[in-house]
Amino acid sequence: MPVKYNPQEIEKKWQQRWAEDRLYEVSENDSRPKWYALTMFPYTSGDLHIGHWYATAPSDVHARFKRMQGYNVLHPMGFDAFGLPAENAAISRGIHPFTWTMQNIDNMRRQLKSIGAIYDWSREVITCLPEYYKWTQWFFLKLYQNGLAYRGKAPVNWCPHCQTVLANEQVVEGFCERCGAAVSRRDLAQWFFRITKYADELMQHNGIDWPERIKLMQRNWVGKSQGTEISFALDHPGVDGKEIRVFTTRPDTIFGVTFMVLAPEHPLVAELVSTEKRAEVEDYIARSQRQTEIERLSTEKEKDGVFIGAYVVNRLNQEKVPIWIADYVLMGYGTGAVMGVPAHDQRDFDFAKKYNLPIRLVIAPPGWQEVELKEAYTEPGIMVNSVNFSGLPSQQGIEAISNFLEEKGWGKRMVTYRIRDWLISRQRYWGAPIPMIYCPNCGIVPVPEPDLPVLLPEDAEFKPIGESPLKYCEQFVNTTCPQCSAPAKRETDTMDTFMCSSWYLLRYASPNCDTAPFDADKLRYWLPVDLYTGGAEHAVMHLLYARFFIKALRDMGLVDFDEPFTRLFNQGVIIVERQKMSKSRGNVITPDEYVSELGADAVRAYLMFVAPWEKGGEWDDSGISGVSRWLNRVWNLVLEKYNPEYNPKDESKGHRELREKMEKDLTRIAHQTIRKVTEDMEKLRFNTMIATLMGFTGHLAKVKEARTISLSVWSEFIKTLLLLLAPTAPHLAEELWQRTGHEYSIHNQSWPECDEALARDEEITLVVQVNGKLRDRIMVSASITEAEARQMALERQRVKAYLEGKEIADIIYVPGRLVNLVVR
RNA sequence: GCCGGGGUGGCGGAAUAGGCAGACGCAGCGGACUUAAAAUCCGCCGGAGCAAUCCUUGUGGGUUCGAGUCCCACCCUCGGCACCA
Repeated sequence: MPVKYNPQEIEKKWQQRWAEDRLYEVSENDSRPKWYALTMFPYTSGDLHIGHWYATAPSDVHARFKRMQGYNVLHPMGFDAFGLPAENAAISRGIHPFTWTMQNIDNMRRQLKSIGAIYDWSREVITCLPEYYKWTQWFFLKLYQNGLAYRGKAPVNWCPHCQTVLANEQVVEGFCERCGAAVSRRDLAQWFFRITKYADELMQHNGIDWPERIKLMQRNWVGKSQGTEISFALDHPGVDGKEIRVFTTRPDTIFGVTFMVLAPEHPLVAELVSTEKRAEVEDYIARSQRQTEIERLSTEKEKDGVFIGAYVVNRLNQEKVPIWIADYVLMGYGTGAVMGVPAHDQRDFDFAKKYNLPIRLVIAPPGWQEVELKEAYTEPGIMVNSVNFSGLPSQQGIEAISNFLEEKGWGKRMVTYRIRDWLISRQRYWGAPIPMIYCPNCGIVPVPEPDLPVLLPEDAEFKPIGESPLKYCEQFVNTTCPQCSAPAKRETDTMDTFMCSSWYLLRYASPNCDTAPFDADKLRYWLPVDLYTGGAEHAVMHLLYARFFIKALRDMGLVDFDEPFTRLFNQGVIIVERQKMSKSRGNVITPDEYVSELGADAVRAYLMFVAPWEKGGEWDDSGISGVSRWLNRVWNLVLEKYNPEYNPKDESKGHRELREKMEKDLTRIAHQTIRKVTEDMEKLRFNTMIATLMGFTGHLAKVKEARTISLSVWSEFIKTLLLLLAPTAPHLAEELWQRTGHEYSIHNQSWPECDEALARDEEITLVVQVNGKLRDRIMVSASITEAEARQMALERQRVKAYLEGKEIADIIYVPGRLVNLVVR
C-alpha cells in the first residue's frame, strides 16, 4: 500500500517550495506571448469567505491553464484598502483605520496564499499606501488639467448614516447602497469627473468580449435618448431670458401642450414667480427638498405641483401656456423643464386630471371614436388637431416638426443621457485626499506634482459629524498657496474609492515604479487585461468608471488602447439561506475549516464542480465529499503499482489483439478527454471539465483492473491525467508528478494536445426511430454509408414489429446519428 | 411597470446548427470486505406497470419525420432600471 493522501502536508510543502523558487514571478523579458489574467481585488473587510474563493480559485485554474499553454501569465493580487468600514471601526472601536486595514490584509493574504494560486506576490498593490495613492492624486491632477475634473455646486445624494455624499450609482432605490439608510438631497459644492463626455463611447463595446447582459446594463445606465429641444417664448417683465427650453422625444405632440412644468430647483422659478404665488411656491420647493429620494421617487405618490403665476407661449400656435413646478420633473435630466402633453404622457395626464388642466388629443389612436381618454395614449398614431401637420403619422410628424422648428430657429434635434457626471468627493478621512488648495487670492489651485502625495495626517480625530475629520486637523488644513505663498486651506474631502480601483490594473504592470504611476514600456507589454473576472455587482460602477478612466488616459496620450478589459466574465454569487453572504448579516462561511479538513485542492475542485461558474447558488457542502473521494481515487490510482499480467516475451496472439484494442480505446478516450477539457477551460466551463476528468479517472481504473495494457501506455496516460489535473489540483498534481519520477515542476510542463486522428471514434451508436420514437440502437462503423444504415435499420427485428402492416412514407438519415422511419 | 437571465429526477447539475433526456456527483437502496464500524469496492437508482409498454424537461397551444432546444400565450423565480420627458 502506498502512503495515504495527506493534503495538509503536501499543500504546505509545495506552497513553500513554489514561493522559495519564485516559480510564479513573472517578468517582461520573456519570449512567450503575454497573458494578463485579473481577478477583481477584494475589499479589506477582514476575512475571506467562500464567496471570495468562488471568485479567485476558478480564475487561478484558468490562469494556470494559460500558463501551461505557453503564455507568460501575469496573475496579480492586491487589496482595495480605502473605504468606510475602516473608518467606522475607528469610530466605534478606537482602532486607527490604517492599523485595522493592515491587520485585515495580513489575515487575508494568509488566506489567499492557502488557495495555492499563482499570484505573483512581488507585485502586490495596496491602495491605501502613500506609494499608491500618490498616483491616485496624480491622476486627479491630470483629469483636472484636461478639463475632466471640476468643482460644481449641485444637489447631491446625502447618506445621513454614512455622513457623506454618494454617487448616483451608489443609491439603490433611494437607499444607500452601503448601509441601507434613506438618502436625502443636499446642495453642496463637490468635485465631479466629466464622465458624460464619454457617454457615447461608453455605450459602445467594440472589440471586447463581454457578456451581453453587462453591456446592456451599461447602455441602459448611460441611457441615450434622441429628441428635440424646443424653445417656448417668454415675455416677462424683469427677466432677461426670452425663452424656456424643454426636451422632448415626441415633438409630434406639440399641439397638445396645455401647460409647462419646471423642476422645483429650476433657476428661472425664483425670477418668474408672481407676488401672490411666491409664498406657496417657496413652500413647495422647501417641501420637495426635505423629501428623501424614496419619498420623491415613489410611484405610488400622487403627482403634485404649484402654478407659479407665469406663462410661456407655444410658438407654433401662439397659445399662452401656464407654468407650473412639480417634483416629478428632474433638474438633472434634459433641461429641467418639460412641456405638458396630458393626452399623450401618463404623468402629464395624471397631473392634468388632478389640477383640471385641459387635455387635448393630437395623436389619434387607431379607430378612435372621439371618446374621452381614460389614460394617456402614448403609442404612435396619426396627428390630428395640429393645423397643417394633421394627417401625418407620428414618425413623419416628429421629423416634420423638428425640421420646421430648426428652420425657424425655435428648436434643434439633440441627444440627452441619463448618466450624470461622477461625483467623487467624500466627506471622510479614509480615502486619498483630493490634492487641491483654496487660496483667498488665487482661488482653486492644484497641488504641484512634486508636492505629492498629500499625506493623510496620522492623528485625525474620528467623529461621526458629517464632515471630514481632516477639516478639524489644523496642520493638514493650513498650508500656503503654491502660486502666491499666501496662507491657504487644503481641500478636506477625500476621493471616492472607485477612483483607486479605476487604475489598479495599470499599477500591477510596474508596482514599484516611483517616478510615475507606471512604467510605460511595461504597461505596453502587459495591458490591456486579457481576462477580467469578478462579480456582476460591479457592472455599472467599477466597470464603467475604469472604462472612462482608460479612455481619458488614452486621450491624454498616456495609454494606447481603448478598453481596459478585453474579455469579461462574471461569476455567480454564492448565497446562504437565500441571501448574499456578508459580515453584517452574520452568515459568512469561511473556507478555512474545509481547507484544513479536506485540503485546498478539494475546495478548489468542489467550487468549480458544484455549478456553472456564472451561476453560483446556495452554498451546500454535502457534495464536497464526492470531489474529495475523487482526488483520493486519483492518488491511489497513480501510486498503487500497475502490474500488467502479460509477459512481453511470449505474448499470445489473442492477448496481443486484446491488448492492442484496449490500448487503442484508452488512447482514443484520453484524446477525447484532452479535447473536452481544453474546450471547457477556454469557455470557463469548469463543472463539465471536472466531470470529464472524473470520467477519465474511472476509465483508467477499469483499465488498471483488467491488467491488459502495457506499462508504457499506462504510464503515458497517467501522465496525461496529471497534466490535465494540474491547474485544478495543483498540489496533488505536483506531488504525484514527483512520485511518478518526473522532473519538478509539473507547472512548467506543456498542456497536452489533442490528436484528432487518435480521438476519432471508429464505432458509433446508430439510433433507429419509428415516427420519431426510439426503437433500437445499433453499433456500427463510423464510416457507414446512408444506404447501409437504411438497410440495417429496416432489417432489425425490434424495428420490424413497428412496421407491420404499415407503409413507409419517408426515411430520415442523420449521418453518424440516426435513422428515422416515417410510417403510415 | 420596463429590460434581461432562468425553470430538467429527492438534491447540485449534463445535453444547443432541432436528433439516444437525466453525463458527472450528492443523497438513498442492495451487496462485497470486516468480529463490528468507518473507509474502500461492485450493483441499482425519473414516474406508472407483473410485463409488453406508456408517461416525463414550469403550464397551455403551435411548427416539424422528430422539440428540453424553435414560435405564440401564460405562470413562477432571480438580476437590473424605475417619474429620464
